[in-house]
Amino acid sequence: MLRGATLRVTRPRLSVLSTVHAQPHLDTDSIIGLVRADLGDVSHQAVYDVLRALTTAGLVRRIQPTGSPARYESRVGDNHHHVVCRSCGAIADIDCAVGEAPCLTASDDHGFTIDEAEVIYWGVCPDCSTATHIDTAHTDPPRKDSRV
Amino acid sequence: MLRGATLRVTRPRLSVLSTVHAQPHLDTDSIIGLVRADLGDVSHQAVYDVLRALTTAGLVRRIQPTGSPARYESRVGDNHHHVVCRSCGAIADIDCAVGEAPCLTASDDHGFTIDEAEVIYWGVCPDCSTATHIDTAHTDPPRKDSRV
DNA sequence: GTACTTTCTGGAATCAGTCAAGAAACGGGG
DNA sequence: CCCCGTTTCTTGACTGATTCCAGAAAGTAC
Repeated sequence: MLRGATLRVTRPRLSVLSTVHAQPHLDTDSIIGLVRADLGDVSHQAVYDVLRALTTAGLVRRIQPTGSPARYESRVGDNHHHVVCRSCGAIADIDCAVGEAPCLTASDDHGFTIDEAEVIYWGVCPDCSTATHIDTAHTDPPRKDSRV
Repeated sequence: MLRGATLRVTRPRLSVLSTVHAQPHLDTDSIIGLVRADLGDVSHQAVYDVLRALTTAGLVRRIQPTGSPARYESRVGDNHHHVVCRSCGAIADIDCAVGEAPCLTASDDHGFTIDEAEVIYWGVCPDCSTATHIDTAHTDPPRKDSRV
């Protein structure tokens, strides 16, 4: 898989790749933690480098909802989007109803050559929704501190 | 306008508000610069505070494409989205073709209560498109360093 | 196995934004 | 028009996420 992308096969890369495959939507810190649990000492720099290399090679996808650190997932190539919980930051995948390339038909593209439409749905996940059932409205949403 | 939102009228607020109205999609740094040019010394902290206050009050909207610092615009209330140039970071407004609430019909919402769909189109702006006309394909896109 | 290149280590540095304490400014009541 | 209480601004330190750098180590091709 790495070789297919003309990338050298190293322990950190293998570990990061399998971590991202095992759990989608992990943030960088969590990935560093899991990789270290797997391999022992690995510099954070190495993980950042690996994630960038994998992202560039198209083996993983990087997502970064506003107010959240970068997250990575292994579902690539298909056109799917994400729902983000305003309360706890949980992320889930969404296949857009519109089909292959949703919303790519902008009404007026201002001359831009558009190649991708990125959609982020904002809402509240089932867990948080039931947790704050008594007072659904006035809990000022953290929007940060996300940690899946 | 500020009074309407139960906000005290101060010089920094007036300046920030008119700056954001004058030029949409400015990043925080640029706003600080323009406000200082207008008023003299103003602390960056004040601008951050003002921007947050205005955002919370719904007088301005905050947008933050991946890899770019926060930007602000005065078009609020309507449902519009943005195109971002991969090359120079320029941003333009887009009224989604689907109508009022585009793409809000996710195929499977995983139990989330969705209240907003945020769409960001990625592409290349007319300027960059003509500038790199000779070699349209292999200019590795900076994706950062955006500065409108 | 050896040489060359890419990648990883360790540490410092940057960038965007937040926190905290005290000073200054706003605006309602006298 | 001035005073007072609250909100907002100033100053300056600080955090979190990410990047930059130089040298050491590990992959790969021959």
